[in-house]
Amino acid sequence: MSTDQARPLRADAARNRARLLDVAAQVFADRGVSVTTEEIAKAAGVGVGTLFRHFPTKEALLEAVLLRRLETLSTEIARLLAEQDPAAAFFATFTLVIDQSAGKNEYARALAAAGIDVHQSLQEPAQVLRARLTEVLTGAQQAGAVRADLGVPELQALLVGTADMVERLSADPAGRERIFSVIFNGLRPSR
Amino acid sequence: MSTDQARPLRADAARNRARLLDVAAQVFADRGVSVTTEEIAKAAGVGVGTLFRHFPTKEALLEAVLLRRLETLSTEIARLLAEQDPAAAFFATFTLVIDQSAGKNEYARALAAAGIDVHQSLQEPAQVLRARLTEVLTGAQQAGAVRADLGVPELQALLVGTADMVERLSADPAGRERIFSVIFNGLRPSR
Amino acid sequence: MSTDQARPLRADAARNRARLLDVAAQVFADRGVSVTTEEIAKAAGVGVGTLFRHFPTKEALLEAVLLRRLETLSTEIARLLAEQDPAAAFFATFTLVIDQSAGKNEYARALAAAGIDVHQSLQEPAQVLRARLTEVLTGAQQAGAVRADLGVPELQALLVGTADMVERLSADPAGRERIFSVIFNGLRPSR
Amino acid sequence: MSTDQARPLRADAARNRARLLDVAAQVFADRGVSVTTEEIAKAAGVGVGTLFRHFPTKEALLEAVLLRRLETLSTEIARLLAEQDPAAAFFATFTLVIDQSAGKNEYARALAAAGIDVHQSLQEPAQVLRARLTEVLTGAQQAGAVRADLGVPELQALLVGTADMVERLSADPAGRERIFSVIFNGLRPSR
DNA sequence: AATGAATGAGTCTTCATTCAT
DNA sequence: GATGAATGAAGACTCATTCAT
Repeated sequence: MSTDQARPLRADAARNRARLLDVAAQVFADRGVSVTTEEIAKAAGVGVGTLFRHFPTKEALLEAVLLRRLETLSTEIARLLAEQDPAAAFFATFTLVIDQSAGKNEYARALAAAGIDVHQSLQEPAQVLRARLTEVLTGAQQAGAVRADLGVPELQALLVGTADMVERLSADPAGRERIFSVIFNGLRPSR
Repeated sequence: MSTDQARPLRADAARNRARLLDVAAQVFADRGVSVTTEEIAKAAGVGVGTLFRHFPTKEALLEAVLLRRLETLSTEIARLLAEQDPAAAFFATFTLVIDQSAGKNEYARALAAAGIDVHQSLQEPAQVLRARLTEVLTGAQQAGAVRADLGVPELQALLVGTADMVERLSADPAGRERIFSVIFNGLRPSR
Repeated sequence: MSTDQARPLRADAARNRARLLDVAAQVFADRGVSVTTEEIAKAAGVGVGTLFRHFPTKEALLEAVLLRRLETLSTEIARLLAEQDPAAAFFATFTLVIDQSAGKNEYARALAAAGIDVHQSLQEPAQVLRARLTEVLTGAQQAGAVRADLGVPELQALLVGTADMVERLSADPAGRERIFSVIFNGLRPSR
Repeated sequence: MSTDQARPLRADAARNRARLLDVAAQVFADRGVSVTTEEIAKAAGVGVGTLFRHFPTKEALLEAVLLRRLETLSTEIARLLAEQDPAAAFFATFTLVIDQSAGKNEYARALAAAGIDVHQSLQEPAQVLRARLTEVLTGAQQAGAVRADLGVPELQALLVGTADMVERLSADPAGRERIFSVIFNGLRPSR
């Protein structure tokens, strides 16, 4: 339903594909999207040929990585919504997104930027993520926990921007808390 | 003093250098640091050879662009400090940095990130900028306009992150205002 | 005698080998020798592994295809010789070779070129084909139906070249006839 | 007019371009279109970069080679038409095309095949060549030197096919003459 | 035996940098 | 000093061949 394997891959092939996805996510995050396919393959312990067998182009690999991330986020946000009251879910979402983006500075924003110019294959999962964010946001606003004038686009911008801030202060845990404090404070209704 | 030309350039050479800097700033901003040197040279109306005569490597050109930006920021912040009261200067600085970064998303953050891992040649101007930011920040804090628990690193992170947020909402001017509102609100002392 | 199978293949293996040979002949003909082994295998409904089990290299497969073609030609020419008078057999051979090459432009000539630089394994069947061609040619010459100054090498060149001509006019059946007419006319003794 | 240099290349660049064209023509002819760009560049005594500066893709290089050949043929045929009577011009054209194709077996036919599926950029020169061939053919037919039932497509096929035949007999000069004799004989009006 | 996933050398092409004009 | 042609290392991608399942 969410993951779409045309024909069930052989066990080893599936393992390689998953491994490539994991490794690529990490490597893209650590060193930027300009890492060579060769390096990704080596990091995954396979030859380039294998990488290209699973993902026809480098871009397709990047998309697959982003796709998985969007799906993960959607799922986890849904869980937060189910488990907590609206206000708590909102702030938990914030924390979740920011913390998951930590150390992934390169594409964190590409990801969260689910609002803009996403590639074809990401349209739908991006749409799903936006739907989740709409739920969290309006829930928190109705609960009076968040300013009523904000929309989902602003929320997305805030998430990505805050992730960026926190990323820059990664050396200082206390700084991270102060950033959260500023943002959360600013999000509260004016009075 | 700050720019270190061994011997004064011939008039035309100086003009070429300045033009390259301007054009490179624009082109890097518009299309990312991956534009080719050939394209930058063409946009500046010179041959690649000329580009490399003035800047020994592509990276040196990028640094020169960043350097100039850091210097400009420092100068303008100093002016704001001279012209306005501390609190006003603080918020004006915020607006200034964010607006100048608009449309420059690619290296905006690289720039403002004057705090971290800046290349050799940028150490000193980054230091100068930090000094200016220290002035604005402490001034505003002493005036009671900004939370006292923030330091310059947090300010830098906030500036860059906010620029990022605004950049993402570039299509929606009202969204920009709402972001500013959230951030400025969050920056105010707790009570 | 001519095909050298160490031990008799299992029924299914033999079927696969035959199928690969047929399909490869078709595919090489239609799309050139640069088709990938993967595509040939797929067209034959087997995995690449099977292809390589039967033919150790791609080149070996191509050779096997050519080999079979040489053998077929030899056999059919022998039949023509047995069934018709020398002159008729000669022109029938011409038509046969040309028509069998139709649509096989890619390797038609490689095949018919049994005279030149044929790979090791094709030496003997090429020799056999030449022997057949010698029979048809000398028979027709003795019958006074064909110029006496031509040798087998010229005949081979004429066959391949004419096949090429006809191939180029494949869209126009009448053109094909005119080419045959020119060549047959030219082959007749001077007076 | 026929060669289209946008801006006049520097002397050395023009020399390299010409050299690449010459060398590529030779190398493609000798070893097929599958020779690597690296080898062509090396044979021309330049780096690959230079090859790609002059010809944006390998295919563009091949096209340029073919283009030049088509143009040369057209020019030379025009000259033959101007210098000789129709019948002589016809047979001289035949000899010219065949001899120029000698040793160029790989693309000789691609060239002469100016009739079929030629790439965009070759459309017009191919059209020009066809016009020349039309002149030679109809001239010779009106002079009663060549069968009246042949059209330009057949002539093209005959040229390419004959070049092919001669190519195959390259080791035997007398064989070449015999082929010419057969073809020329066959081309004459029936009585 | 058959399968198809894995491999990696080899191919085309790009682009920062050098150098002859 | 300026120019842009030349260079070649490096990168994305292909495909014959091998090998685990």
